[in-house]
Amino acid sequence: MVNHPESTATNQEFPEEISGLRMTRQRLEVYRCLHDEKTHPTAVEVFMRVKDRLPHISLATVYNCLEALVQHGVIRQVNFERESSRYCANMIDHGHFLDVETGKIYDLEFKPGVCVTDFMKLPEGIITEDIDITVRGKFSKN
Amino acid sequence: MVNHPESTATNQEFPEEISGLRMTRQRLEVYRCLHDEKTHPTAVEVFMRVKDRLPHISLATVYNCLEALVQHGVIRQVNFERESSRYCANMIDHGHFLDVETGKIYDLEFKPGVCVTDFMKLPEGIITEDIDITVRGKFSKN
DNA sequence: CTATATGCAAATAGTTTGCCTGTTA
DNA sequence: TAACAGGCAAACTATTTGCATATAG
Repeated sequence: MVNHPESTATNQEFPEEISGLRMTRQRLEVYRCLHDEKTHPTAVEVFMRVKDRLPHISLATVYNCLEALVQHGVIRQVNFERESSRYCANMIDHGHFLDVETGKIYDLEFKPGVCVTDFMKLPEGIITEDIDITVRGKFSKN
Repeated sequence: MVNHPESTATNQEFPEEISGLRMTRQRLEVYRCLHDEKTHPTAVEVFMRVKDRLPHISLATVYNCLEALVQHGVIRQVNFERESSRYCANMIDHGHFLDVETGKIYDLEFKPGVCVTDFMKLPEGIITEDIDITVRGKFSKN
C-alpha cells in the first residue's frame, strides 16, 4: 500500500491511492470496514455494514470491491471450509483459529523464526508462495 | 473403520461394515473410487468414475455418500480456496501442496514429532481438534 | 474525455433437499 | 418389514456477469 505524497485525504488511515487502484467511495468504505473490524467479515456482512454509509451500494459492487482489493494485495481472502469467503485487512502472515463452538475466528501468529520446512516434509525443489494454516478447536472449560 | 469379523466380503480392501454405516453398493463404489485414486477427486469426478460401474447413480447420491463417509470418519473432505470440495481416503493426518501451475494436489507429511504449538502461538486453554495446512507453490525449473 | 466502476438483475456453479420408491439389515 | 438410502428434480446459496449509466483521474 502506497500513500500518495500529495494526498488530500482527510482520513490518513485510508490512502487515497492504493498501489494504482482507482479509488472510489465504495472501495474506500469496503476497505475501511475491514480495517476497522478485525472480525473477518463475509461479503454480506461487509455489505450490511457499508450500507449505513452508502445506502445505494449493491452486493455485487461489494464483491467487486473485495476482489479488486484482494488483487491489489491490500486485503486477504480467507476461506473456512465451505462457508462464505471472509476477508481481512491484516496482511501480516498469519494463521487462523476457528472456535467450533462459537464459530468465531481468531488470528494466530507464527512463532518467530519458524519455516514450513521445520514441520512439513516438502517435495524437493518447491517454491512456496503461500501457506494457509487453520486450526479448529475449542476453549477448555475450567 | 472396523472390519466385521464374519465378513463375507469378497474384496478385503472394502469392509462390508464401516463403523455402523449401512453399506450399499453406491457407498461402496464411492469409497472404492477414493481408495483407488489418490488424486483428491471432486464429487463430480467421483460421480463420473462411479457411473462406469453403477450407470444409474445420481450426483445427489454421490454427494450423500460422500457426506455419510465423511461423517463416519472414513474419508476426509478437503477444501481448496473456492473450488469444489475434494475428497480423500487417506485418513493419516497430513497437509496438502497445491501446485499453482498445474492445479495438482499432493499430500504432505508432517515431520515426525512436530506439534502445532511448535510453530504457532495458540491462545491459552485451547483444545485442538484439527489442523489444516495447505501450501501453495510451484516446482522450480532446472 | 475516456477508461473503468457502479448498480441492477439475471445467470451460474456447487451443493442440498423433498418426496416417493427401492433396498439393507 | 421397518428404517433408511437412492433417484430425480427442484430449491438454495454464494458468487459472477452483462449491460446501461455514472464517475475518477
